[in-house]
Amino acid sequence: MLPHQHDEKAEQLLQHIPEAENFTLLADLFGQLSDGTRLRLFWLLCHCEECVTNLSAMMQMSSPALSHHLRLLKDAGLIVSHRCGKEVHYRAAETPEARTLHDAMEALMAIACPTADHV
Amino acid sequence: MLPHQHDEKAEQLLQHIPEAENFTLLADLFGQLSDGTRLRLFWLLCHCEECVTNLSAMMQMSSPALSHHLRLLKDAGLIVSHRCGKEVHYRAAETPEARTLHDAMEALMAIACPTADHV
DNA sequence: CATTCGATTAAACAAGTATTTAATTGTTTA
DNA sequence: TAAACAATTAAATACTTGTTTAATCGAATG
Repeated sequence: MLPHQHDEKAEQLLQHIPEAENFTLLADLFGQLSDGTRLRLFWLLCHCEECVTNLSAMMQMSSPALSHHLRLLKDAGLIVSHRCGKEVHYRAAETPEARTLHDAMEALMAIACPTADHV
Repeated sequence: MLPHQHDEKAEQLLQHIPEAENFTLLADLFGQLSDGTRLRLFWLLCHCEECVTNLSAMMQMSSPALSHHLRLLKDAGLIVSHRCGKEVHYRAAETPEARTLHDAMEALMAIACPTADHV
């Protein structure tokens, strides 16, 4: 029972709210895109497959820093990698999670950044 | 020109990539949902309008902590508030941004947490 | 097989973020 | 107008997180 009673809707809602762990799980996914650098990186990997050296140049950042972000995205299951000679190539994972987040990103880009270039 | 030339796609991509500021803007939005507590709070406010006292009880957390998260969500434009006597009521904003994020949240919940209760 | 190139790991540091406790502001009512 | 209730603010603390520098690992080539 809630302290104030102005709406039975809220009371019923409490019966059907997903477990806190589920929100934590989702929050971790959103957390992957909560950094501008990593979001831009994920966007790139949704549109092309590339090696770390090229990604480093495209992102204009050091490879250790990039490696750190690549590992986070990979651990979260949003990107995949495979070795190709000396290089390691990365691209977005083909999973419902990755697709949903990519779609959300593009939708928000269109809404919040109407002047942004689109591919 | 990129250090390695294995794909012209990446070169072309660089011409059309949105400004870094745009990614920062979006990352800040995703950042709002990158905390389990705040994500659950936003979910609640997408499904009901409530005062801080009741939200405090529903979330099982102190009102100062809650106030902090409410301010962040409000500053980001994802929720709105109005005073109602002694109370202040909060609910999700009716904007394309809030709706898009809510949709993404529900989609991810269905994908990543198939056993979760749904409203 | 030593060298070079590409990528990752580790340690250190800097910056940002969530929660607590205590104090403060605003609104109603006795 | 004083007391009680609702919400916010401030200061302090603990915890995460991103970047840098240096060192290490793996694969290919001379």
